[in-house]
Amino acid sequence: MASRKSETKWLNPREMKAWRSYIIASRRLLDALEMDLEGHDLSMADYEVMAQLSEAPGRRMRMSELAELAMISKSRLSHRMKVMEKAGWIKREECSEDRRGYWAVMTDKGWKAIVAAAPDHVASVRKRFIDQLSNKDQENLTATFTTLTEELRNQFIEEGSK
Amino acid sequence: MASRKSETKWLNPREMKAWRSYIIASRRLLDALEMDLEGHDLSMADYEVMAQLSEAPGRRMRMSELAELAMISKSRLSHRMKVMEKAGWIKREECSEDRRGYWAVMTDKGWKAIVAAAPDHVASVRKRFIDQLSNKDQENLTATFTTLTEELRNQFIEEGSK
DNA sequence: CTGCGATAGTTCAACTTTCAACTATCTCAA
DNA sequence: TTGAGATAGTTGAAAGTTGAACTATCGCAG
Repeated sequence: MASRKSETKWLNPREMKAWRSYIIASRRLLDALEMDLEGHDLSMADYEVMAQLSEAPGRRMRMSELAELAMISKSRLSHRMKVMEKAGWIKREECSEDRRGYWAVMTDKGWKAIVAAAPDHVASVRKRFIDQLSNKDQENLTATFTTLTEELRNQFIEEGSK
Repeated sequence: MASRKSETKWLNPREMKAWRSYIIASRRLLDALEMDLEGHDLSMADYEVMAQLSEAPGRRMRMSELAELAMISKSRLSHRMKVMEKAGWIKREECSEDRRGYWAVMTDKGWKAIVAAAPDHVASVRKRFIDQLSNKDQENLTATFTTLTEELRNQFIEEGSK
């Protein structure tokens, strides 16, 4: 990472406060959101998988695409899908266009589960996060974090090609 | 969570953008920071434990206090400490004032490990996060997330006493 | 004193995540 | 047309995390 020779540029107080406040609030926020979802037998990650799948045309999606959208590894998705399949929330169908692949298909039961969870999750996101921010806060935050996502993607691409 | 009777107040576009940009950037950011630490055989959680311990008087701290500062459960800390003890980074000492308790004590080897990791971690936090933000961004962010932490703590206390 | 509820910390079992290995299929250049 | 490398997805084992149960000690009300 840092060159062995260059002196470390430590964080100054303003930077340190920004970093610590962000990381601490985020840990607490994420913990709270996870807890709020427990009643629906969902983790945030599983919720994200289900939400993405529910919005796909025909409520079906290829495993790889789903993994990418939900930002989890294919292996992890595979394991979670096994659990969700056992719960009757999704099933897998062979893909005729590409016979290596499968469709993840949301069942009626899965649809009902996500439809039941969504209002509570949104209320939770509101209470824990959105309603604590002014409109201006929200706009600043969108600007900052949108830029950040782009920058991180650029860094990722750059580093991948080294 | 939400009352069954009240209509769900879905997120409007401004709110949705704020929430999604935050959650997506955060996932990417945290992933990047974890990857950057891999070379030092540390997760972010372990780094936090070591960093807190390194700053304690005598580089020693009671397990419970350490768990609280590092924001992990006592059970999890106990498991991680077993691993770090095996790595020779910490040792545990009985506590004479309170014989139920133990001191987590950082060894020389542990100190060397955290001193080696810290500059790289700071460089990583800079590159992935802090240096992407203007001074104004940093100040906004500190204000927003400091308030958020307080509010989440209040919610936690309130809900705990119900 | 005593004994009961709280606290410190560990442990076990269940569950989740990761990582590398593996099968099967696809793509496409020679 | 074939075969090498890429891609889709799963699997198994190892490592990490959780939550409840457990041991031991503490502190204090009666």
